[in-house]
Amino acid sequence: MRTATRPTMADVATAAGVGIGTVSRVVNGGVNVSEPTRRKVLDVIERLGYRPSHLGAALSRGTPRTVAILIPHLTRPSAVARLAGALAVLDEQGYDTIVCNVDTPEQRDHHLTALTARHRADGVIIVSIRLSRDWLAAFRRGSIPIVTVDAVAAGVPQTLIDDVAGGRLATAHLLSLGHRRIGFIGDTAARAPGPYLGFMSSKSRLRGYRQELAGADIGFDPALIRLGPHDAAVAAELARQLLRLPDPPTAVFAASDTQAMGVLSAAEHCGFPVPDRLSVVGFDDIESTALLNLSTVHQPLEHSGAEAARRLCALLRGAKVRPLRQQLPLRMVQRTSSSLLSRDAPGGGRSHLLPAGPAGPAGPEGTARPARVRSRFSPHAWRRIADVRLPWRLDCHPEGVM
Amino acid sequence: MRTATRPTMADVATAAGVGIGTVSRVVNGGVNVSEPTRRKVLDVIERLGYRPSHLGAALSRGTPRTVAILIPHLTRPSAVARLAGALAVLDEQGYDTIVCNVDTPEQRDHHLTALTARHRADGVIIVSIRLSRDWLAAFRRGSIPIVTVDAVAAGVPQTLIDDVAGGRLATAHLLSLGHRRIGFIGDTAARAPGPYLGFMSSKSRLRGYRQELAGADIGFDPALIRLGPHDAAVAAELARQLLRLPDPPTAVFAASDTQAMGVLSAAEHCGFPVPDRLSVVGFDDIESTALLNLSTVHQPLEHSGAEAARRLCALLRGAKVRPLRQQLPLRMVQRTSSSLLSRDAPGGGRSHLLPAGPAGPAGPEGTARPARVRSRFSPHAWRRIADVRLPWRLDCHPEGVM
DNA sequence: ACCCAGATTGGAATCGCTTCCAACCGGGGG
DNA sequence: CCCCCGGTTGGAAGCGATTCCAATCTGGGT
Repeated sequence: MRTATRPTMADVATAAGVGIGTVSRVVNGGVNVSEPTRRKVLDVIERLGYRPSHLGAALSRGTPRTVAILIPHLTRPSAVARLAGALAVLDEQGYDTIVCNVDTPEQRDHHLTALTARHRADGVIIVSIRLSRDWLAAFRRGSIPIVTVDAVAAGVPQTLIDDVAGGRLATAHLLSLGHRRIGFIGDTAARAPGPYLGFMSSKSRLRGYRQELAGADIGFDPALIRLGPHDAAVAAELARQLLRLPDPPTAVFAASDTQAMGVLSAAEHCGFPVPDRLSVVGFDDIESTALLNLSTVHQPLEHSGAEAARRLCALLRGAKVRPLRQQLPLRMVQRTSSSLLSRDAPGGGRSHLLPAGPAGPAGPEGTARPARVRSRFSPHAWRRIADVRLPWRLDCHPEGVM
Repeated sequence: MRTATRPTMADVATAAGVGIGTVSRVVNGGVNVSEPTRRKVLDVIERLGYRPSHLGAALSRGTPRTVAILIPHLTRPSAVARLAGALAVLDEQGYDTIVCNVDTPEQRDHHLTALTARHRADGVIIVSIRLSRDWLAAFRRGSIPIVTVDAVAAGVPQTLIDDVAGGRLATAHLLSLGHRRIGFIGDTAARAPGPYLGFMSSKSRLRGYRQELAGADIGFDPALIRLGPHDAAVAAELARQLLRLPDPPTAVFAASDTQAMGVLSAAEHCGFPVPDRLSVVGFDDIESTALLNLSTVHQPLEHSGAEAARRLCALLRGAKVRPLRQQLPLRMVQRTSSSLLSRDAPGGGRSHLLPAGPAGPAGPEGTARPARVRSRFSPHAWRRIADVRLPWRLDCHPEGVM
């Protein structure tokens, strides 16, 4: 008869008439074990229904083989993309991934507290959160490696984009189309009453916008700047305010695609056909922008998560990571939401939602050899690039991609 | 001088001149410890920078206090919403959550294998995946509680919606608007050569569609049914096929909002103004549908994740969960992408993207009292138990949560 | 017959905590 | 003055692997 509890390695050893060391060897790849012994042990394992204990192994080994990712506003498409990128790599590398969503500073600290404990995570990926000196010290004291994405941190490997340059890219694009009155819609770090996590990217993109305007000798008009909580509906309202101005902008640069979608909606609402009377440019190039034909600044979101994960894994292997600050390339992706400024404002209302064909969100990435998230695990990501040839066949399953 | 390794409980005990039992007691809420002792121990802990080992505690305790969630196609908005709902609850209940994304059957089995090991996860939430009898048995043998969302499984607590009813809801809506030729666009379970995970919901929604048509005495026209991989661009192409038919449908029901977005795009592309010449109805009511003014069948996505998590937690506390099959309510949300069938097909092109106001994704949930995910994070309830001022411990496990 | 390197094996020591039980302490009641 | 009880404490015994290192077993060389 069986014991009520699940069998342990010792049980297997006894039942097989061997030592626990031997069982351990068999379980872990069976090196240095004679074939007969191996077979015998395997049999017993099967018969007893033995499953190794993750905890036992982890404690003994001294590492949980787990990585945590701390990521704010998980539901935003950009966060999801990063998470997916990181997961694919971590999975492939054999790490469990514990996901910590953060919406408030308290939640952030709560998770950081947990993650700086011993043996909780081998390493941590921190997304879009700027850690205080104290937290950095806490990780260092616990010798828990960390990497960041979209956030700077002294002495920590970081995967970033140049938001200022991105802001310039978008603005330059609009300027090149002849626009002179360009609105900006972005996040405010409004702390009251909502949560305040202090994201910086919107601010930096605004900086880029101003720089580029200045470079073109266009005066900065504060009336064209609207900031609000990161939300499409809010952005729509802000855009409406801009469009109701006596001298409304002919183009709007939104600090994120989500906000740009709000702008599109507001334009529709206010009778400003896009792009004929209003050009719109977003930022991020999230999945849905392709369908909406939104011109946008592409940033390699999924790739950033994957890259951070890879760098963390390197750290965990004890390797050095160079350079500390990894900058990912940006690229302006023009679709049909932005066009040449036309002097005559046609009321017709030709919509920008035109070639709704197989437009994946932006083609192959630009200069810096994006090093596609390789993993066999993300057909989604591939579909994008693989210029979507319709149905059923487009789907590569790059098993053995190296 | 200090040892190179991080201090353990024994180190603290020694340094404080007490036994390890006492240190343990102090760390875990300080019951049955005299105030002076407690203070002394706390001091030493602070001085040594002691942090407890998650693994040590977990192994000793016999449970990792971790829950896993197995979820396919993590990047889809519907998956994200469910994940977020589950995370919020698990977080609050003090569980770590390890997230397993699944895009292929191999990946599914890989993760299932890991999750059925001992001491990996206390319980597992399984989303949209129908487990084979063998896997169910594996979980049972390991006495690892599981719950499912959007998937049936014998003897397992499941949180579902009635997809057939949903299909009928959408179809009935279109019928009530006078439509008679209604197209359907959904997922195919096309297994070759891509991944095949066998989701059922699209099929069930199609069933509902057919039932409703039959109920209205409308013959079923196979030409109006198009199936393809779940993807907006694919859906767009399928919709284009429908619209190019000699006798195109006046309305299309898409099995998901993502696909509906593709349909919208195709309509635009083919010059079928929505809703004037084509009504479109989606399914899910994901975030972005509100902005697009897409009529859709609302299902409580986030809530379903939260509810599943809650039920799993109940299971983990040893409670019974009733009823086994929990059915969440659906609701037709009419926006402006669907309207009365108009005999005259106006070429004007009034767009459906109208009142783009602050329209959150559908109002409060219908009948069943949605039970909002309560406080995403509420660390403080328990603290009064033990006014512990451990430097790291801002929170704790609601031991005796009822 | 003897010796030795190399291949297998066995199992004690460890990892860091929780738990349980025995031991100890101080004081009110008998 | 002794007993008993509740409040504190100390620390041994697990929890279930991994990892050594020593012991045993080969077979080939001398």
